[in-house]
Amino acid sequence: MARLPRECFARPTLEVARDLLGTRLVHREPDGRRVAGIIVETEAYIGEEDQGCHARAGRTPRTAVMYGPPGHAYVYFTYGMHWLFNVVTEGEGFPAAVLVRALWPVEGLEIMAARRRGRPRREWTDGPAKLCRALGIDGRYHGADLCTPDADLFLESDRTFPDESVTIGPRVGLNTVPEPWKSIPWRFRVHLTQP
DNA sequence: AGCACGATTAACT
DNA sequence: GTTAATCGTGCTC
Repeated sequence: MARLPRECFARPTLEVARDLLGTRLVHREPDGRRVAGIIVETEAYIGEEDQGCHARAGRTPRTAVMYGPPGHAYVYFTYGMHWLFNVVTEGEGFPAAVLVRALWPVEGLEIMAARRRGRPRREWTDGPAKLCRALGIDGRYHGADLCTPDADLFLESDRTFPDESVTIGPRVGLNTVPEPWKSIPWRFRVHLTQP
């Protein structure tokens, strides 16, 4: 499968968020083994105006990566214990990203099982922090370029989901964010179960 | 320097 | 349904 080139991410963030459904997020472990899943849920975070986006505070050390070129990883730490993975979108200078919220596990199942020990397979990667744990994504990848041939974290084309299988709705977890940003339908989710 | 809180999760009642 | 865990970040003093 072909790695997604930078042009895929240098587009309007809502298009990227929709089109990432069905692509494969791959982490090549230090020992060369692959751990990967099919993306089935994403959210868009778009610009300083978006009061749900971290870039609402402007350019800070934390958000600088979102202002950089597309196709890089924006990985941040929250609640004192969780890492969340995003892909930077749009053009350099405009802060936006797509949060990957859920995957179907497809490669490296034993590695995921070990990292998510004691939990059923269904719960290995069904949340944005869970999938980072399962794939071994953490702050080391913050700012990493996902589009170079030697990248250890990258996306591959895999399958496409028809619009009928995609549910669009409000983003999750923005409890104190003002309207319209709290309810704006920038979440994309595949509602099929894994074949 | 201090503080409130978060793009969450797991373990409760 | 509720809540503790746990700390970096951004804002106020």
